[in-house]
Parts: sequence; C-alpha cells; structure tokens
Amino acid sequence: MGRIKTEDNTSRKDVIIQKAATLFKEKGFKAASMRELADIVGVEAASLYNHIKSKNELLNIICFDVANRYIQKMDEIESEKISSLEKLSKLLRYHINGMINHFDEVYVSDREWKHLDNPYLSNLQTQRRNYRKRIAAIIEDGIKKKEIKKIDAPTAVLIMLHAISGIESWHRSKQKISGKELEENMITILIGGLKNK
Amino acid sequence: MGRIKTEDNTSRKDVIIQKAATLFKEKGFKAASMRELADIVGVEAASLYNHIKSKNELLNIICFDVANRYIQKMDEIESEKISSLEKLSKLLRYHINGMINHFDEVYVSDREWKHLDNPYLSNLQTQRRNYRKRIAAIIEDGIKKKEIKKIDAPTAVLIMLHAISGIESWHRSKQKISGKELEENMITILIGGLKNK
DNA sequence: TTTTAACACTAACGTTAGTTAGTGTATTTT
DNA sequence: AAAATACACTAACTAACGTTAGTGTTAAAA
Repeated sequence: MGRIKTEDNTSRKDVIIQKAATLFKEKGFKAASMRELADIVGVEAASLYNHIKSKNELLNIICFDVANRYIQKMDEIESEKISSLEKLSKLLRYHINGMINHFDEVYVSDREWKHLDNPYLSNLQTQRRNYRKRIAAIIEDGIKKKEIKKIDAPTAVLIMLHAISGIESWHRSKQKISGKELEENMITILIGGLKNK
Repeated sequence: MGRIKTEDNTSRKDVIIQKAATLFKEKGFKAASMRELADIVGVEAASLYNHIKSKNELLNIICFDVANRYIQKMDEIESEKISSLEKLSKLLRYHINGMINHFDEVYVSDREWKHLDNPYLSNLQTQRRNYRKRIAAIIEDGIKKKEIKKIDAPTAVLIMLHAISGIESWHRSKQKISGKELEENMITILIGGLKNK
C-alpha cells in the first residue's frame, strides 16, 4: 500500500492522531475501530502499531494536547492587568476560536474523555476541575468589583463552557454565519448576560 | 434468579429502559454491554430479550420519549399569549427542570443519538432541527418586537440549549447549589444576555 | 554500497459483543 | 384444576474488536 504520506514537520504519528481525532469525533471513541482508522490512513490495521502503542494512547494524546493548550492560555491571561470582564472575554474568544479551528480534537477531548483509562482519567479530571475553578475565581473577582452581576460563579462557568461546546452544532449547520460573526454574537450574549448594568 | 421487580404502573420493560438510561449515561451507549445491563436488572443477558427487541430499541425509546416531551411542551408554549421573552423563559425553565429531574434519559438522548440506526436516526435529526427552528422563530419575533437584542437567532438557540446541557456538570459537582437556585441563576444569565435594555 | 532502522504486510490470537434457540418453571387466565 | 402465557435459564453462534508475532521491503545512515 505504500507509506503514510506526511507533510513538512508532521510525523506519521501526527497524521494518525489527526485522522483519529476526526474519526473519534464522527463515530465516538468506542464505536470507532482501528481497522476503520487504518483504512482512512491508507494502511493495514496492524501497521498502525508501528507508530502508536494503543488505541487509548491516541485518546490520551488528543485530550492532553487540548487541555494543555487551554491551561497555557489561562496562565497568560491571569497574569495580565485587565478587568475581570476583559479576562473573561479573552478566554471566551480563545475557546470559541479553538472550537472553530481545532474542532475535531477539542470536541473529542470534551466528549470522549470518559474513555480514558487511569491514571490519565483522574489526571484530566483534576486538570479540568482546576481549570473551571480558575475561571470561577475570575468571575468572583468581577462580582466583588461590581463589574459582574451577583450570580453563582460555578453556574456561570458551566454556562460559558457548554455554550462554547455548542459550536459543534454551528459546524453541522448548513447556512453558517461566519466564524467572526459567531464569535461576536456569542460574546454579546454571554458577556452581556454577566455584565452588571 | 427470580423475576424483575416492578413497582405499580411500571412494566418490566420500563424497568429495563430506566436502568439502561442510567447505564448508557454512565458508560456511553457503545461501551455499555447487555450483560452489564442484565446484571444491574438482576437477570441473565438473554432474558432481557423477552422484553425488548434489541439494544438499539432501548436507545430509540429513550431518545424519542424525551424528544416527544419537548415537542409537546413547545406546542403548549407557542399557543400562549405571552411575550417572546416569557415564552423563552418558560421553555428554558422546562428544559432546566427536565435536566434536573430526568437527567439520565435527557443526557442520553442528547449525547448518544448518533448511535441510533435509520430510520430513527434521520427522524430524530429532523425533529431536533425543527425544534431548534421553532425556538429561533420565537427569538426572531422577540427581536422584531424589540424585546430582544439584535443577535443571530440560531446562535442564541445554540447557546441556550448547550448551556442547559451543562447541567450535567452540576450533577457531578460536589457542592451543589439547589435546583431552584440553579434555575434562577441560569435564567438570570441567559435571559439577561438576550434582553434589550 | 553495505548496513540498519523504519515501516507495511499477512495471519492469527484471545475477548467480548449482541443475539438466538431451546427448555424449564412460575404466574395468570380460563 | 387445567391450560396458556410470561419469563428466566443455559448454551452457543457469529461477528467484530484490539492487538501481537513474524516476515518482507523500502528508505535512511554509515
């Protein structure tokens, strides 16, 4: 069948991971088979194992790649000297664009992490919990400074993050507004819903 | 092993469906096995088939039960003589309470419908699309009447519905605020984000 | 050019899956 | 009490799964 085709600066493993993300997104992790992935990659199933250790390793990589990106961005935003609402806006925009531009991985990381096995499962759960707490802290700070309505911060976090994951259905829709428009609309509604008028 | 225990007005099939919903929620449809379900029900796997046709039938029933309930409520709300924002609030509250009180089925219907097989798959997709259009119509009406900000209605629908599905993480959280508080907070943020001030 | 390492192949293994067939036993109906 | 129905059981089938072993081939390193 010939070798897996790579482009510059992507290993064969990277190709497999990317195609796996797309497949896992479409079928779900459990329903996606290695034989199917192999087909897509253009190789026999067994050959995949020259590049990866297991099906679960693929999920691990996808999930932690995404999580680490967000944590890094959070570090960056937290240290900036701007208002709470501005921090939230920045974070929101980063999430929205992540969902637009790296849809497959982000979606898989969001929906399929249940199928990680330990210790990766517990690790990711902890990371996610901490991440949500850091967002909640920003919101609580905003409430204290009267930039933000008096609301339950964890609930606000929950709404924000899940609203973002709804971009999934934007991807699926036939008549899409542009990514930029989507971003602005989401900011209007979500930040508008938090702002203390 | 003895028979499946039922309570008044629930058939043995109903018991199976309810336990299946819980199991599918926890493991995902594909990862949940009939042998596991049988264990939970307290019976051998083969015995389940005296009550149901297939694993997929369980998913069908769960998904359409939920979908039909929402469509019925929509019929009701649409015909009421109240403002668009009030209609949205009612709908939102209904969704929120559905997510609180019938969590398992709603969650499964939301996340696992991909694994339906045709014609059920297409049917449900169509139903869901129509449902979203009806919400969008209410929003557009509210924009026309200046009750609601000028925003992209499908985007607002996407945010609303996915924010609601975020109640999943409320269920998982250790220190939960009460259901009523959750409801009020969500209404504040979401309706607040739409309202034209 | 020779050697080595990367990588794709075929074949197969052990598991687990959903489901069916056939049989026996309780429960309900007549 | 007899007949019919509901329902649980054991055993087993077929299909699909992730993965390994072993072999050949091509590209990279020496």
